[in-house]
Amino acid sequence: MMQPGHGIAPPNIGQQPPQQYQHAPPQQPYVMMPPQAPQALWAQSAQPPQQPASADEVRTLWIGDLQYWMDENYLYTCFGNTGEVTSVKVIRNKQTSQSEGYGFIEFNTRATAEKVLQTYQGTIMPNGGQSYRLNWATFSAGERSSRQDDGPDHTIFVGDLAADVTDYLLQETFRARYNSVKGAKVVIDRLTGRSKGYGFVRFADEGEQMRAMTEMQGVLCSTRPMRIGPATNKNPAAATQPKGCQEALSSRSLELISAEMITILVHVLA
DNA sequence: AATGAGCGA
Repeated sequence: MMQPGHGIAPPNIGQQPPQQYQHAPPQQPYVMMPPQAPQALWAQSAQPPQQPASADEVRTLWIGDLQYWMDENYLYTCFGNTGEVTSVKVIRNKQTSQSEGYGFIEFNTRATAEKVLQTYQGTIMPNGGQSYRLNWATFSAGERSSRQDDGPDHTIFVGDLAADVTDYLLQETFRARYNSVKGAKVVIDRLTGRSKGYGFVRFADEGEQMRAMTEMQGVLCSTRPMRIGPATNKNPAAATQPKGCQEALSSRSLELISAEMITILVHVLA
């Protein structure tokens, strides 16, 4: 396991108050270039110098859970010390120019991107109080939130999380007992960058999911006992929900409506 | 306290 601190380490910039960002006028999305590679130099070369490898080689990382004030400048502050950032971009709403809370960081080489992914993942963002949420950019709207396509996810809800619980800790807490754990996510408040105190754990195996629902109830994670619940599934395709539920609800509603209609009819006809 | 703002001209 690679530790931050050697190799490419996340910078530890001072406690810069985010206030300076909050009143910044809305601006068009832009791509910030590192000073090492000014636009003027690029314009002179016949070929774009930043395409040394095959075009299909992914050298871009996706970053999520960004707070509203975290702009391109901020991202460059975070990753510029690698000296290998070719562009950073925060995705914004077309009308309001407000950040959508995610962005992209492109690097010189895939190797650099990979190293950054390994060293930064889970470490604390400058000023943020939250950990980086990084992943490979996919370039396709398709398989987005599925890191592994080996079948459906079986997800549980985990509440009562202490403020310091990270994705990694949550994941490892469950992986210690269940080897089909695919991942864990602590939900972050975008306004504060802090944990909302709950999260989700995904299992590949449905049996382990069900076991965890009872076995992990009240088990300590960091400093607090966890509270496990069923997750309302985000993507219905992988849902494990019993099919009878919806139909039962529907027919029950129909019954109620029918009964009410009869009452109304009785009154109308009376 | 309480069920995920997730892939770009």
